[in-house]
Amino acid sequence: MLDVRRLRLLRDLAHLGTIAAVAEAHTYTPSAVSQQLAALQREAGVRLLERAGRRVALTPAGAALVRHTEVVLAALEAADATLAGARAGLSGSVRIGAFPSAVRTLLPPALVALARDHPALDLMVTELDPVDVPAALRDRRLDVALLHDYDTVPVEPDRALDSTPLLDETVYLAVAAGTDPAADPIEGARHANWIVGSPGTLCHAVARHACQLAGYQPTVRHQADDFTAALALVAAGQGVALVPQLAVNQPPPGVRLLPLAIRRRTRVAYRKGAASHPAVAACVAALHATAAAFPGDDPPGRHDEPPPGGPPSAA
Amino acid sequence: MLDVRRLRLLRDLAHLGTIAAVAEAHTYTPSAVSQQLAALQREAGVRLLERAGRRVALTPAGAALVRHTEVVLAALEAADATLAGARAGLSGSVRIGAFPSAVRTLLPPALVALARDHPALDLMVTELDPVDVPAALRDRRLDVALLHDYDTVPVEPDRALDSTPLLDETVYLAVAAGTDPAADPIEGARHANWIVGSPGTLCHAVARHACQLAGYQPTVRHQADDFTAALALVAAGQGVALVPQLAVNQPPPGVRLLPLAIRRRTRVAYRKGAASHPAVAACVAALHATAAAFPGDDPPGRHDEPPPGGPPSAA
DNA sequence: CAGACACGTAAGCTGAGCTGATGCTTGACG
DNA sequence: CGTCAAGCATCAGCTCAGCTTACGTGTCTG
Repeated sequence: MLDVRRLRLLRDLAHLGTIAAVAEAHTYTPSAVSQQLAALQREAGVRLLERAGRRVALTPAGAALVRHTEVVLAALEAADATLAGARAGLSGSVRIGAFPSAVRTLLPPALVALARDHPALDLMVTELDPVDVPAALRDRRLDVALLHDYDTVPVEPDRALDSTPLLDETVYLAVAAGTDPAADPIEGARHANWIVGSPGTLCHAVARHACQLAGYQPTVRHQADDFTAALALVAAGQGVALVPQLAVNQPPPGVRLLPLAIRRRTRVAYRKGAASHPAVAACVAALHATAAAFPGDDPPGRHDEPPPGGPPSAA
Repeated sequence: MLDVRRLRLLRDLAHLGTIAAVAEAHTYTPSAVSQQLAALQREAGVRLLERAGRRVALTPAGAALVRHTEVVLAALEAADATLAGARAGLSGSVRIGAFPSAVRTLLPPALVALARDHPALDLMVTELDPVDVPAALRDRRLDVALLHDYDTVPVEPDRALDSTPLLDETVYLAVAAGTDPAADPIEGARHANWIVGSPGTLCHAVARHACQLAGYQPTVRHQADDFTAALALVAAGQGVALVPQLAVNQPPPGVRLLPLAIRRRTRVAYRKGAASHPAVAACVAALHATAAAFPGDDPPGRHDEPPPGGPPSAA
């Protein structure tokens, strides 16, 4: 019978790419990971890895094994969830990850509701960029996390994760008040200075991608990860910025918001199998309840998946 | 993350009933199993077992955990199967279990075909009664096994196993040549001496059950597990016996066979997830091929499940 | 009401699996 | 083309999880 701990290392290797990274994620030394993977390979009787330059790559057999591993891990997660359900009362800790603007807006009401309904729950919030969410969930540094799904920058679904939709918002181009609106605002901003997120964040990627679709490279003048800061810069005539609806409840004076075709969909993600974990389910439900009260015009027509309970789709 | 080795112990406890039996199945001491289950319970945070007299019983939470465990184990078995598929050529050992009459009739041609087509395969045959098959498969003492499914004595499907149908035979009541056939042969044998299998075997249970349905307890005169022996006794006027079609290709003189409504369905069983194991699949295919050539009038109308490939049903 | 059966606990020992040190190969850079 | 760092593999050594053995406790049986 294959050892699940070793399979987990192989699975993480598939995602992280190097043994060193896997070791770091598990707080092991690379040596330990190397030994365990060698042992796994020995008992598998098939080559699972092969050196590719100075790193290692999975063989087809290794990749196939990883796919099976995802199933095993999801089943174990589900087992854990029913155990948590059997434990009297909702307790334990839930680590929630979210992007900055959600931490400011969406999360506080949800946390208040959760703390009221389940006092034994230890809620821990971590602010992080959506691009880091999948790895954080997989490595069990988080249990629940919010991420985005821009239609312009599609994220491929992660086999280890599930998610349910939360919000569907309009994205605006924030320009200085005096600006004339163009037919296509993005096209109109071809020669403008841009205020974007720092490189490596999703915001940064979305802005660049939107301009790329319009056929140009944006002139980046400022970098601001905080939308309030970005809007202040826009109001100061420093340039234009992409802002989602959630960030602009009350736009500062001196800013004009031009609605774009881009939509930002926010989802709650968790490890596959964890949907039935009562604490995770409570968090997801609380987030849904909070999101319903938010301005995000989440159109009923698209709501094919019922917020809680229904079968979640891959994140 | 729950430890699969411990989950396996819990799963086996659910089937075997006592820690001592689980220990024996794993060639551990009972103490070791007790300690591991205690550890599992500790990390689960829920009572999984409770003393029931001098044994232990699963709590509802424990039973739920066992159900999840079956999924995990099936996924691991499937992983194993794909690895076996990735290993060049068909090799390794397959332990096949079968009831005595199949070992005499059905198995030899299948073994010859398998040895011819896959010389690297180590085939090991074990003769055992169908009642012992599920436990033997679960405990990995066997990989593939034949079992029966009399409609009069229904076996509840085993969550850990899958199976596909092989043969569907008529069961006969063997009586001495001079006997007058009654409308209902079983009813007619109310006052006859019976020749049945030894207690604890499926044959024994089927005979008793058939008589019970007719409203009487059979007078057991002889016990013979071998059908040839039983038929010899019948020919010698020592009593009546139930024999399946497979056992009576050429009935000895002095025996009359009265067809009954009882049917004996033979199935090939294996651990869930092992269906895709190439060696297991080869065995199952070979058995199907052999069975097709046998007199078992397996009616096409009932054959809703295609022999190989189709989704197997629980054993 | 002894005796056997079954589980739990305590103590002690062994090996799986970790760390840390070392060496090899690969790719980047001047 | 030489140098350096990144990354993996291997070896030796140590530690602790988890096994066995021994014994105690509760419970069904003849």
